Amino acid sequence: MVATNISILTLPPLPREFYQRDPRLVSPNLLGKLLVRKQRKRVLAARIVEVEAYLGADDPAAHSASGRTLRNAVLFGPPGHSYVYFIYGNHFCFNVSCLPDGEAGGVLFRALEPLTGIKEMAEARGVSLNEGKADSALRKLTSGPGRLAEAFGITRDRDNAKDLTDARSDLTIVDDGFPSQPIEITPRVGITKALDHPLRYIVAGNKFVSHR
DNA sequence: GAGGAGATCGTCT
DNA sequence: GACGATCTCCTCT
Repeated sequence: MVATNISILTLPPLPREFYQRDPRLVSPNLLGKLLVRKQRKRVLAARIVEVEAYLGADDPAAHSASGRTLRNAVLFGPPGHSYVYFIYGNHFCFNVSCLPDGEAGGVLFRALEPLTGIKEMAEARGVSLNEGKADSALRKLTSGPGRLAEAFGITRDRDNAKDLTDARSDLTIVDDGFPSQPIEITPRVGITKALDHPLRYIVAGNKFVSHR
């Protein structure tokens, strides 16, 4: 059921065409896929269980709503690239750009289910897995946008504008053939505008989904 | 278990 | 100069 490190490395990244669509179509299709980080010694991999769609000029909650700036340029660029930004003075958030070159849109990764490289993720997060409550310690690794970025070592300097469809990239998204699960759609989290838009997509009942 | 406040800084006005 | 697609810690119940 869980793919080994070696087989994960043989899986091709999702192609650019996958991302060259409306974020509302990309989002549910990303659920169940794997985020893969190739490190020197180890491979980090986790299943995507929660994402949010952010649209272009029509979406007041999106960074791209007020037009193209230096920061959000990736959202306006070709699809399949990582958009990483720094928020609240503490955290990085990880997105992937969608829609054809010139149109703004993206998907925010909100929660993952850790599969391999769990020890490395725990170290990166400063979380001890040897506590009695192994279940809740595991949840602390990647259940939240800032958390998963820290677990995967994702930073703006290192990863912004990276091509996730390039097999040579150290950060990719792959399909390991995991069967699709029931999906729930809810309003987005942590925003103050466009609260009525149901654009948050989660794997129903998955315990790694961030709460609120 | 729930709720509130502080931390902390890049980006845009 | 204000604010934000968050997290953690602390307090109260």
